[in-house]
Amino acid sequence: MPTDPLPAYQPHNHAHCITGALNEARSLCQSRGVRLTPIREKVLELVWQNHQPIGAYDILAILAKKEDRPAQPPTVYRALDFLQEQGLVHRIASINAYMGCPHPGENHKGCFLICENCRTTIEVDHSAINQAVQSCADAHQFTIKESAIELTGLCPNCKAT
Amino acid sequence: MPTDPLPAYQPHNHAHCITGALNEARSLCQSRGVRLTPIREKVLELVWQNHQPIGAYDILAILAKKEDRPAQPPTVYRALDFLQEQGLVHRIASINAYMGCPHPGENHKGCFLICENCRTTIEVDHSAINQAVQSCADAHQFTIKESAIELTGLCPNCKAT
DNA sequence: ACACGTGGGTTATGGTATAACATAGAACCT
DNA sequence: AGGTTCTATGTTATACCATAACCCACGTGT
Repeated sequence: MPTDPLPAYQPHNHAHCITGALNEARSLCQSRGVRLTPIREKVLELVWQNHQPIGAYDILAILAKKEDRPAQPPTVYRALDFLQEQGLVHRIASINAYMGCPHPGENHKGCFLICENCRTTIEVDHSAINQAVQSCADAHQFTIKESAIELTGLCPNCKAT
Repeated sequence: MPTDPLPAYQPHNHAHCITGALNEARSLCQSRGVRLTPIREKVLELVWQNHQPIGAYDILAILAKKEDRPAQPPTVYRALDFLQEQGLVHRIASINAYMGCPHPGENHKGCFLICENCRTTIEVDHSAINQAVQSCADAHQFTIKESAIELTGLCPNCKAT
């Protein structure tokens, strides 16, 4: 029983994704008493500019174009660190890139489906995977603290062509 | 029902792991008609020197000590690429390191349990995870080509202390 | 005003991986 | 043996990813 395609795989008004993510981030940070500074917000916006993970140096290049005084790597990494701590952004280790999280707040272990052709990446939260992973860890008396589940392949659109 | 601890978590005669892995690699390469050259074999041996993933530049440093003409990065990366193609070695993306594969030949999707304290890492092949992951991909009409499932946390030994 | 904590600027460096071209050596054919 | 081809490795340079260390600016509470 296939689910309906996620928005990321379909044409959609992406401005809604961006503004939604930013609004959610603002209210989340406010409720937690942490500061979503202009730089952090700008980086979050860039991470959300599409549904493909973006590299730290890509963010840096975009910031450099807009500012007269170009930002340096630590600025971007600090913003990304903050956003990750708040669960607003995930790092995709297998491609050294960063993605906006569609459900921040929920403490979830994301699973990523990364299209190797168009790089469109979706985050799915599949409880069956989490359960299987947990029982596997249990069987080896292993305590999971962080999980990276990153599946690379072809998305429906790129398969079709 | 916890399984027995894997050898990697217990004291064991590790020389057996190394020679076993090397012998298996030799016969596998022979049967496939590919060449396990001295460099490739040496790199494989270094990857197997313990049950912790090793970085490419660590391999390089060890090679540099033994040879009068120190090897360069491409030499190591080419050997690692070959070993990965043959399924003899896995790359652990989340820590940029490489691990010997205990069951080469079987076309498996490994799942890694990485201890953040002692770095001991085991590869488990848990069919429930693979099934859950596959059904998740199916639900989104996604075709998996590569999977990286890397769980970081504490191994039984490091939890105990 | 002062101390303190946080965020960001700045410079430098460490760590990971590959491009591009040159050379050497195995394998195969005649 | 000599020639051809393909693969493996040597070599140089560079690209790409991430963080250390130090300093300063600003907001907050006293």
